[in-house]
Amino acid sequence: MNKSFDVLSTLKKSSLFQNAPQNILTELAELATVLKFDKNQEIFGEGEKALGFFLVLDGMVKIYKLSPKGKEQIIHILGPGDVFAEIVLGGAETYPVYAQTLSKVKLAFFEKQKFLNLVQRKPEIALNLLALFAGKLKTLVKQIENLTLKGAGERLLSYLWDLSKEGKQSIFTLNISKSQIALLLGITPETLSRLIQKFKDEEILEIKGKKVKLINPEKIKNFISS
Amino acid sequence: MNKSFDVLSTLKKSSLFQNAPQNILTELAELATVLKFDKNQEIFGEGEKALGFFLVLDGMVKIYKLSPKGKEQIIHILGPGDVFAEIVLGGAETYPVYAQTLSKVKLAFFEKQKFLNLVQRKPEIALNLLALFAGKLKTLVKQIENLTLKGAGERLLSYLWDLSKEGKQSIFTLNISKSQIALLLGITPETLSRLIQKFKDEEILEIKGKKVKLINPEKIKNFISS
DNA sequence: TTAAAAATTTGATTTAAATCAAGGAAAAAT
DNA sequence: ATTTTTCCTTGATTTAAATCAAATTTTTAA
Repeated sequence: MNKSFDVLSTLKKSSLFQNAPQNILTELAELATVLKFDKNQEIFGEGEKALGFFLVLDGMVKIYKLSPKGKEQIIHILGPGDVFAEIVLGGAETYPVYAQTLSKVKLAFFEKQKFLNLVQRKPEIALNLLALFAGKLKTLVKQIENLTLKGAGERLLSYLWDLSKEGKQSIFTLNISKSQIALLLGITPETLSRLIQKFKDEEILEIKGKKVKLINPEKIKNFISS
Repeated sequence: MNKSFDVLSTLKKSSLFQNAPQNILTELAELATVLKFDKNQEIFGEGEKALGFFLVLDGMVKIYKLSPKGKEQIIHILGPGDVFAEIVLGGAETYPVYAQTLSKVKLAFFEKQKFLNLVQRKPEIALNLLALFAGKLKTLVKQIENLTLKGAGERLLSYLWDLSKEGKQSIFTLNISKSQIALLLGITPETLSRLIQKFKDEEILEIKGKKVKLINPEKIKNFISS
């Protein structure tokens, strides 16, 4: 069947299940429901009843918080192979954040109880889950570090540095719009625009549309860790 | 033996183990090493080899990040019953943060592999672990929300509101110094001082030393959720 | 108890980034 | 292909909070 194949191939690539044996992967694929979304659709809202968690099969998703005044802070940007809303497995009754698509998206949905039953029968998955949670914890702590201990410029360079795989890939393409990057970095689009201009003037990097070129990776490396 | 008794009573109170059966609690207590620290001692530093995790038996501990310039952001403040560095159970090789005591402290240390062996033998603990991780994730997301979507004043009131148990306890005592609160809220001591003065003038609260009195809980509630 | 050190408060000034405003470029829809 | 809408850029101004500086209070230690 086409569905199982689709899900299976992404399951294997996902960090959560990549080392799982074939029989478990097949069970997981059977267990999953495939969901399709258009661009800019809400997947779930904060406070909504949490029924299960998701694996991104295709497209980009953002996880974010809204202030009462409508200001948005992106917590995570997710792509193929990434898992989100896994917090339900820790007993959360409602989603504590918003989730929205940034493109056409295909998701695998895992109903909480069904998945936990599988974990009970195959406890070795629990270790994968712990690793997944630990990874998210580390990401969030890094996010706090970036937002509180770094200035806007440093945050931007740090973000681009990560996208370039620590400078190994000095030319690459942004996978989300600049306004979304601003929301992730906790700055306004205006500030982002000005920073890009400044770094261009300083001949540190070049950005044309979504194409990025790091001209002086050494300078960037120094700047983000000093 | 005195040691086992000490550890056991706190284990029962901790959210991680509170619902565990007696036999597991006893095993856990046997497995733990009790460590004692003076005030302002480093427990571990960022990048240090992660050998296990900790349960606070007595005293206060802070988990924090440092910028290259020495600026500090507190991630968590922990007291009796709280667990920290649990990230090692997800496979982390090094601690990603600093941990330091804020008072005389007694800790139970659980060596990673010993603990994981116990989890293997008693997989029901894994669910507790997932809940622990999920709780931390939620706390960190809330921290990001506070730091990015709220102003300094709102963050302070939000913090005090939580200490007052959502206003149920309008008189209470701060368990850490004001300068540490400032580091947690991501502001300077000067700003904290001025905010307290302002809220006094507005007759919203009174703070004398470590004694806090919320004069107008309704106003606070409104302020932090509007 | 008193001296020394540390933490807190208050004042003056600076600064990083937000906001407000408008024009230009790119993307999407017709 | 052209219009419409959304996104991005640039400029002028404001603002929240940081920094710098110094006095005062609290805590710790001799």
